[in-house]
Amino acid sequence: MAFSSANVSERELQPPSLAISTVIFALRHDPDSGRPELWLPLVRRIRQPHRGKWALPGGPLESHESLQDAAGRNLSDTTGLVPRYLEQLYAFGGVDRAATQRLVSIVYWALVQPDEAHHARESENVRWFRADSLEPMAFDHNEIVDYALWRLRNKMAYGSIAYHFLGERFTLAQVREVYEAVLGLELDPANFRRHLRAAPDIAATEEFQQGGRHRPPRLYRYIGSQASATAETTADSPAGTPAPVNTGRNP
Amino acid sequence: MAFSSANVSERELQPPSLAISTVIFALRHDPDSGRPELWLPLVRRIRQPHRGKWALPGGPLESHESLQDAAGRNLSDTTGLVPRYLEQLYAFGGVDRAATQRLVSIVYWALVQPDEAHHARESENVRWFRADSLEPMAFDHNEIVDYALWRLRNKMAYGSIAYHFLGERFTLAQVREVYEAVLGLELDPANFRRHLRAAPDIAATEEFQQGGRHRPPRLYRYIGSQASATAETTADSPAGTPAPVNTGRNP
DNA sequence: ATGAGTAATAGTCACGTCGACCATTACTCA
DNA sequence: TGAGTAATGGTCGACGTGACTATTACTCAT
Repeated sequence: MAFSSANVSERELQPPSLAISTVIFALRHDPDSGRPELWLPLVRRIRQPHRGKWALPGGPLESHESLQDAAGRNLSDTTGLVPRYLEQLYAFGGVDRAATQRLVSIVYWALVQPDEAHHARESENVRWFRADSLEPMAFDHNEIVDYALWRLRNKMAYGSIAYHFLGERFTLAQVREVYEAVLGLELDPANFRRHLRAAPDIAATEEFQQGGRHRPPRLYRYIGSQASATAETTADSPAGTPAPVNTGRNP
Repeated sequence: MAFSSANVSERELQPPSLAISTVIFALRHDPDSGRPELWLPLVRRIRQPHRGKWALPGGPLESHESLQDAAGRNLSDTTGLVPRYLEQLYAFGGVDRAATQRLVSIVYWALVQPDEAHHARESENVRWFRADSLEPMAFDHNEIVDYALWRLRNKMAYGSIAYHFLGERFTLAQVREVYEAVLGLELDPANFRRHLRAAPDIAATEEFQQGGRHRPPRLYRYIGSQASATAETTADSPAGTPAPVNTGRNP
């Protein structure tokens, strides 16, 4: 094939290529049920290998930017959104990941706000998909998404990350719906409520959400893990640095 | 300086260099107290930059090996030991990590068996240090070790990893000493015992350790997380794959 | 206005986990 | 043979959590 620029022995001599990719999660509300579902944007490959297949947004590392900046850049390039949460996922470097070259991908994962904006951003080569039921993607990107999903669910279950899917003010029921959508289970409202009220990182406001056909729920807001350095117990980040957007990590 | 081969504009044009490094932990018994302490091996840099300083073992990625294989290789090259546990830590890629070039390091961390062998392996350019109280190292390696320590302690507290420091048979008190050494706290023997006996991944043997000046303790052995796929809850690895040496990871 | 419908909110109860703590056992050594 | 030591066994109370019931405060249809 014409695009194959390196044969095996040439490949031995070249240094591995380095790319940054990002798994971007957002919630979209199902128009029928109104329940949130997990979606992510993919880009269509316009060159070989895997031309025409869908792939994670990504690209090379520019010389002036940190790894995290590169991930944030290809996030906003493809979605037009600002990441609410961005964290390194894993470095994938199997010998045969890419047919034409030795390729090492450092993958980040992100949460973004659901927004109408990304509708506008969809195009011939950028499309959003439901996080479950993904068709076969380019390279090993299905495995990468699976791992990102695993990590998201893990962080969701043990860390305090769900709020990054939500806006400034939210009801406890909205938080519960996020958990239910991501973890795929049903939670008892009363118990979940008790759990959240014990959490140190959200605070009640004096506002209530009007408009429902029931008792109006109180609105809460997220207050980072301020106060005591509670060192997110199961987080995947260095000492007390939960590594939100452009913070800490990446020395 | 003579070694500085790239000026700023040249640097812009070159792709980032990729290196693999490994933080290797082992326990050594203090000759006085008999208690285990956490040690790690470093190598002395024999070229610029940071010539003469101590650094994590590492090197470039060979074209035929996976990331994990590369980490395992520079582990056995420097210590002569076989890793009991090996897992990716993080990819460090800050813009100014290395003075002479843009350098991205994918760092692994490992646990190895305490052994007399590593004494023999020490040399002018390889030496073991106590994991606390490390002198300033080359590059950002102090930060990397700090992060590795954080991760080790986290995994120790939530995962089942302590056994990889120990041999085939061990007493519950030895496990407790590992926890105490790594986490830096004291644990109640009776409660810790109850905790471990509930754990599914160790099994009692019919052997007892003789020689102490007290009731002989029963010996136990580690049985991977076999049986039901208990999916280590807080592990940092893909679905149900706790990623021991050369397993799973690295697609 | 009035009752049905709905979800938010409050509270109770049983159970399992965990830290603190005490008691007993089985070794060695002087 | 008794002292010393750590392994082992057990109890108690505080606390977190799932299951479950009750009450409150809205909207909407009649």
